[in-house]
Amino acid sequence: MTNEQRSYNQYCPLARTLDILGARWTLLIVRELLSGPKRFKDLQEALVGIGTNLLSTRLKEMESNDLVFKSKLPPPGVAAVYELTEHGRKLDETLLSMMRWGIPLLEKAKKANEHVRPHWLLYGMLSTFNPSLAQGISETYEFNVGGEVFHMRIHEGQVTGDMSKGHNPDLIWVSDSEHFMALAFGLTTPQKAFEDGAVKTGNVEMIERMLRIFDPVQC
Amino acid sequence: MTNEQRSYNQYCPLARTLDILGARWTLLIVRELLSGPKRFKDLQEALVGIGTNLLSTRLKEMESNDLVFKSKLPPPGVAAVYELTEHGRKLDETLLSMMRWGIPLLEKAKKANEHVRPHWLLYGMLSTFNPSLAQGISETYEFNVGGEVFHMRIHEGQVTGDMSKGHNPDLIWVSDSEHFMALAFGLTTPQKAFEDGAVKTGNVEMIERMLRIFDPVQC
DNA sequence: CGGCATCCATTTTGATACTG
DNA sequence: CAGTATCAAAATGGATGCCG
Repeated sequence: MTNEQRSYNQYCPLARTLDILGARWTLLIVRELLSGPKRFKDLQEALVGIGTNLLSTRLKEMESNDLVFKSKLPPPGVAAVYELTEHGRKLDETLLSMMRWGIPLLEKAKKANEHVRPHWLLYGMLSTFNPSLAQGISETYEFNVGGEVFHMRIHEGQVTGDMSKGHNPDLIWVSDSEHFMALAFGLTTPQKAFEDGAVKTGNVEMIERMLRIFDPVQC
Repeated sequence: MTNEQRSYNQYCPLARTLDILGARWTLLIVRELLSGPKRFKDLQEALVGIGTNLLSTRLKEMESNDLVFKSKLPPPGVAAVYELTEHGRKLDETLLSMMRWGIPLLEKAKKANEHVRPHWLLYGMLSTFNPSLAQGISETYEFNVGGEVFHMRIHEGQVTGDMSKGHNPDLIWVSDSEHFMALAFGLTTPQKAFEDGAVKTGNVEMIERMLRIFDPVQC
């Protein structure tokens, strides 16, 4: 058959987790599926370099490990999609933790020829959410970065976010990835971003508050 | 030379993290070093199957990625040891999160010929710490499992733990791995464990409280 | 075209032998 | 003990072919 599933063979919660998640690409597939069901093609395009055969193999492994399942979207657009199971969705806490650790590695600079997708950055920002600074705030932010729409809603000290429009967002941000990163990493000021027209709805104070609640620079 | 460092080449906090941690064995090495500096031999013995060449390669990669550094223990016992850097120690949150996800995978049953080290289980337990149930409790538990000594100290809603004896522990538990797991997974009762003599210091109520604060069954 | 399966060159890993 | 050297086996990347 395909994979002999090389196991660490250790009775340890970490080792058992790595037996399932440790193979190359697996966690990046989970990352992609965190923002909703995706077609084979979508995954292939987001995961530059994976090769169709390996993607296919991984998805099957993940299916048999109860991380994803295959379903069909209802019309219009009847397409087979891959979706996270409930078990798989429970990995969000772990992935956010890994993202938080990885943010300083971005070093405020994108290497030449490195790939970027706006939702990677938006998830990174989400991972820096600071509940204690969000107490008493109830706001919705909508980001349109490089054409990808994402929103975050802060309510009762918690945040939720996904790739969709927000309901009556208090802040609407529109820019490309570069300008978004510049703001997130403090390379530009909210005032300048506002003057540049990146803010379609909302004001400078709102961006400043948002940046306090999500602060990658502190990571 | 040796390693061409296969990178995902993505400007994403998760991908950058996986570029550093994604290789086989790396996270298990971090796990071992979380409980203090270790010699090459100690690591090799804990990581059954790694092969000395690969362990050597990994440690060098981890050194150049600022995860570990090599140091010498002071006399007596002047030995070269590997130690986590501060950067490396920041991975504890992520590893605990992965352990928490992995606990249900243990399924209350150890497979035949699977390896176990008591500190793996103790870290697993540590990962299930529930701060809200620890409010107002100030206690120290000492575990001697299969000859390995570990302690956890609960204070001001937080827990700390490592592989050493506790200071004036309120509870002292002594058993082998099997009996410890049976307690942790609810396959035996605190009362029975007490009658079996696993509790050297402390009483049944203390075990019950401890099991509420650390509850793998809830994971 | 979406969703794979096959083939093959290149890397990575595992196992063992060997050295300071 | 602390590694290095060597080599076979497995996993991966990339191209290509197939089939509804």
